[in-house]
Amino acid sequence: MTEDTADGGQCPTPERFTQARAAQSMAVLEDYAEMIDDLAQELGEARITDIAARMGVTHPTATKAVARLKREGLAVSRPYRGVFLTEQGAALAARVRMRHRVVVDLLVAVGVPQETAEIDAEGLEHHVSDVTLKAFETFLARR
Amino acid sequence: MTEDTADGGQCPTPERFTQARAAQSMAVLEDYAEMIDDLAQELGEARITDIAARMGVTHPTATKAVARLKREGLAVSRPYRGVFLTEQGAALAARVRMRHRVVVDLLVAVGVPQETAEIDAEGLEHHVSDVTLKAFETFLARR
DNA sequence: ACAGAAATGTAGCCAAGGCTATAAATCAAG
DNA sequence: CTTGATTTATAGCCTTGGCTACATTTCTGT
Ligand SMILES: [Mn+2]
Ligand SMILES: [Mn+2]
Ligand SMILES: [Mn+2]
Ligand SMILES: [Mn+2]
Repeated sequence: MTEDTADGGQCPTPERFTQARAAQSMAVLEDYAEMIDDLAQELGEARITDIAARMGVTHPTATKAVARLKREGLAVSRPYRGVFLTEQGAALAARVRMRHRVVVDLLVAVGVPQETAEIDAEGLEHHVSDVTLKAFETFLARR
Repeated sequence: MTEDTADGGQCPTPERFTQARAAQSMAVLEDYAEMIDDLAQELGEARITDIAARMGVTHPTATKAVARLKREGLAVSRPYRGVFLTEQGAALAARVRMRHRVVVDLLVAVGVPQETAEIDAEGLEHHVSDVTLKAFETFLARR
């Protein structure tokens, strides 16, 4: 017998919420890392002003986010200069970009309009586990 | 010509992030509303202790969340008594439960293990737009 | 070279959502 | 009816991620 909660398995367990909160705490880091990587490719470097504009926030908010990235070892920067990802930050950006793309592709594959897929993916991407991502890739390869 | 950003459409627009942040600000409200509804069905009423235990937080945290629910007109309660959803709160809970179920079903349909689907859905559900939800339902009906 | 514009930094405010510690109320036995 | 256990409330702290206002630095055009 594998049932010790005495319900059909539909009762949400606290760990689910804990897990969702943990994923959420990574979301901002992930989006900024990806954006900095985007800007580095497009413009050579990521300036605070550009980061803020693209993230849809004011520049002090972007500065704070970058401070957190630096604290977590994902980025480096010197005062009044651009922001650059560390190796670790670049690796995160790459993973996030890949996940984003797979999520969008899956949404489109099941019938979601491209525009909507792009918008929803921006939130969804942070809650797709490795197992789910792999399932998405397999589904996309086989369909 | 519909292209004024001069890129292939892969450049994230600030509105995407703004939208994701808006969705996130509803997430806690949605999860608590659904949980209170669960407890009301199972036990007749939702007590703070039970809410906290199931959400995986301490009871002061649950109290604060309930305070916000009350402030937003989604729940009512009197001191030292259970928490009850308003009509509006119950409607939200119903929508959220439905969305959660559809998300899990879709994940399973594309090959995600049930256990993983349940865990990931807890975060994903808050970022699925109405358009995407409809697409999921259509996909599930047709497959 | 310098002045004005633009970018960046910084201080300080707010709300949300975590927490611990402590007080008060309710409930359950005896 | 009391009393001890449980539940709930409240105060206060922390971090995060928004914001505005203002100071400082860098860049740019003449
Ligand atoms: Mn995102
Ligand atoms: Mn993304
Ligand atoms: Mn949820
Ligand atoms: Mn849910």
